[in-house]
Amino acid sequence: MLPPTKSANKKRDFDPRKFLATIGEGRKVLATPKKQTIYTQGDAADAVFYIQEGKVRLTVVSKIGKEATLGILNGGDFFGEGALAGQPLRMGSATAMTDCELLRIDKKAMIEALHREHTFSDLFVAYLLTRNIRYEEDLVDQLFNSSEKRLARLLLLLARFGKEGVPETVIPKISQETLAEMVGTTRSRVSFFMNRFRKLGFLDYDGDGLQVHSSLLNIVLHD
Amino acid sequence: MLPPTKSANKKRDFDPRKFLATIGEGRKVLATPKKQTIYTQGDAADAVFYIQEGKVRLTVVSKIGKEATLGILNGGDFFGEGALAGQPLRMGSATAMTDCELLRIDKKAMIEALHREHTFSDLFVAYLLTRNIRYEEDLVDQLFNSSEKRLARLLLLLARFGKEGVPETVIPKISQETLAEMVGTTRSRVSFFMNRFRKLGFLDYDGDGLQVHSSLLNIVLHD
DNA sequence: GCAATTGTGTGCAAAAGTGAACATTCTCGG
DNA sequence: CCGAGAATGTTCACTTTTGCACACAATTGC
Repeated sequence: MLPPTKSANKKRDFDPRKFLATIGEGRKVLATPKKQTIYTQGDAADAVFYIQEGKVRLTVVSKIGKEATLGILNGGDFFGEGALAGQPLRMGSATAMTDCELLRIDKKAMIEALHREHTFSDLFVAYLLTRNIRYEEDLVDQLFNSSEKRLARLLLLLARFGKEGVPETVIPKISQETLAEMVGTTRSRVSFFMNRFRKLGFLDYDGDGLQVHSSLLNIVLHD
Repeated sequence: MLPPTKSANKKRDFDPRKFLATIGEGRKVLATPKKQTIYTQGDAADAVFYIQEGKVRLTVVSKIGKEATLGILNGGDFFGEGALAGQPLRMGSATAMTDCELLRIDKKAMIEALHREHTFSDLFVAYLLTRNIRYEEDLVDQLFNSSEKRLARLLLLLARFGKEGVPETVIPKISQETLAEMVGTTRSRVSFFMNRFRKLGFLDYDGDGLQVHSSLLNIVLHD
């Protein structure tokens, strides 16, 4: 359900990448090619990951085989933090959406790093807080809004609205199937709404580019 | 949507209560009577709260006036942490469900405390991680399950299942209205399902006590 | 280039969920 | 002990959402 997060480290001068590079033990850089699975639901959870480069998708599969996308993460984000909370197993799967450069940090090493470096700890806490807020918003979205509004909101978030006030092009390729998984509805429904939005002039798309107009906000804000 | 969390500080010997008492500046103990509002959606967010005693309910109201309950927190839990992430305003409201003893910690004081005391910082990080996991689970629940299953899951969580393996009595009083707000459905629907569960022998209730039986798991796990 | 995937646009019947109304039944303060 | 207000049980017409099916693109990988 989470849209791509803004590329983290905004104003902070501290570079987690540089710091993390100094962790000796239990740190490993992974060059993960597009589409490769990083971990799968049910795997043992003994490490945290940090995205240096690329996009990662987090998904969960239900008992009856339905799949949901919980989020799309970008460079600067962490994932797999459940391990730190003592979760023995991965509750979902992580897949590289693009070629990625990941940092795999053993649970133990991560805890030590958090202790050793205040600035790093601050960054991680800030990340957790942001994530919390995002999950909370997504939950509220699910509780209140219809699938149409949820889709509209997702599209706006994907377009990173408010970036420069300019209507931006959404991630070049994102299938309706994935959108459906993120919004929590069916693909046919997504197709239906996308056409409606297009007809109403809230967005344009043909082939691969997808332009979201600010007028789409009307859908989300209406009422 | 969050059910009451288990009374935090499980094995850790560190007592946040004792530590927090040593914060001089920006710390205030509040004796909040039942039903009193702690903060309201839209208020300025400049402090974090720690529950020393009592239960607190977090809610959000949508534009069209619908209300949702995001969680019920217990002693040992924090709330209002959004302030630390730079949220200028409260995104929801917090109300005392019982007489409470709260610790109000100014944003600045909290940050200092996190820096000063590793053990405290660990505790807070652990709390955030737990919360994250809970939100994630709730989100998945919303994405996958029908309102019937969501209600069943909520009831089991409220009954703190797995505590001693013993079917336990749920919070003496919790209105169907609140349950509906937590599950994200209507009261009539909750009433309907509650009766169904009762008829199927998955729970008993009359007056105020509500006994949840482990057999209710069949509803959640089915399929 | 062609076959095999993967994505899209639609229509439709069945299922789930909503909102509001109204009858009970609790409960608690006076 | 009693009545007002709150909480609960039930029904019902209406909307939304699902789950499929099927017809076509568009892409991808040999």
